[in-house]
Amino acid sequence: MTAVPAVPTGDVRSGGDARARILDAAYDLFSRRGIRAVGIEAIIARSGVARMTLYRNFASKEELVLAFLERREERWTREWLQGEVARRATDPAERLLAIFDVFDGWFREEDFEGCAFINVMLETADDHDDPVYRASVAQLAGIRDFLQGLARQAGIADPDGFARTWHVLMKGSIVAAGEGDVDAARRAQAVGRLVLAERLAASAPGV
Amino acid sequence: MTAVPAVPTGDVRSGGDARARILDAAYDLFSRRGIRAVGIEAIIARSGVARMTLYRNFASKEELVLAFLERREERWTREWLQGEVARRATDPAERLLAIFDVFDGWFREEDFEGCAFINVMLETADDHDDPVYRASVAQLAGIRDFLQGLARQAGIADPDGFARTWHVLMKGSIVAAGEGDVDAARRAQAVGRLVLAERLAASAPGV
DNA sequence: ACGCCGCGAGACCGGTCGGTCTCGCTGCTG
DNA sequence: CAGCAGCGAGACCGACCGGTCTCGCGGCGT
Repeated sequence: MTAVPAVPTGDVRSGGDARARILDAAYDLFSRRGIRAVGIEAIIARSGVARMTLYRNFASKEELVLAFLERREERWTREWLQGEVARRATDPAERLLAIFDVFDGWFREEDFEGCAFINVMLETADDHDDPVYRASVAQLAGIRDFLQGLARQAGIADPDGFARTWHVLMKGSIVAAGEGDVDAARRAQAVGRLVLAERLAASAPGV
Repeated sequence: MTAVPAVPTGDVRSGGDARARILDAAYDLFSRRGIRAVGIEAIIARSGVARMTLYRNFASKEELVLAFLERREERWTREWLQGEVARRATDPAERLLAIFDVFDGWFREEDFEGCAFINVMLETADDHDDPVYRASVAQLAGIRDFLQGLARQAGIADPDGFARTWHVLMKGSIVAAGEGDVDAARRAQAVGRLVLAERLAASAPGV
């Protein structure tokens, strides 16, 4: 992202370059415990990296957080969510519903960590100019882009409005899961079916 | 709540007792900026109270947070949310929908602070044994009790399941509002109407 | 073979955290 | 009138925060 070589010249015993190890450690810690609760100390301890190595790769904790959010998008949004959804269905409307099947498994994981974008967004919501707040909001909007694409493919009118509504169901179920409601995805999916039936009927070709 | 006299013997120039001023300051700061981001320093500064006065009234920051959550329930859940809903409708199903009318005004406030229970819950979600986590979860459950009562009055089957579903809509819209979606309450209400129509039809007397 | 450079380790910085303790004042109560 | 209790102010504590800087080592390219 900066002048730092993407693949440094050398070695590194544990098989990955230092920047990657730092990002991996930050990913785990930030995902599970939030931004503010995780100090630099914990990240260097987990990554087994020297303090200055971290600061040679990331100018500040804020930049590390920003890099974490991008990583989270790659891994969670794209590889995991979109990947799983694509694997489970092909019809766009069925893919929309499949989101909650994927969530259902997620909510049942013993160490369910919640949505990092929501967590970070709420942690920084008191300052809307904070680059971290803006980045987390942008990542959430990116998820809506995915929903919007599916809505469009499904022939739903007002794909943006639909995506925002669908996202309300997703976010609501994630928060409910954070409270311990393991069935939140099923509930949201049932509501989703209702919404989908109505929207599909509204924009159906005059059968 | 403890042995501290509810109304101390004496004076106090600014007209309220010290404990109340501390709690008021904590309420404003915790509501808007979260728990972890607000230090004791900020609370004593805003309340104009001495450090030791705070610690004579609250054993620790954690106890102050716990007291804040109770205060939030009194003011936000009961006085504000339940009060406003009762003021706007009498029919239980209409009251359920009125929640989102109340939210609509709330989301449009310039200094929208979000739901403190959700924020605190997510801030402490990495430790489910944390008393603060448990308290925030309990407050959210208290909101569901209110929903459940309305569902029962409306003759809806499985009031607990309904309340959990309705709460998903509420929480989802609150998070969406935190992102900046000012119309989130309207979206959630439209979905709510669908859910309500279905549930009411399911449990309707055979008309 | 040499020099360089990224690296790990860890001392160090000012600032802030939650929490304790000592003052000196003031106003109520016996 | 005397004493006591609650208060504001602020010094102080150890711990930790994010961030800087200096070492000494070791693998690499020249």
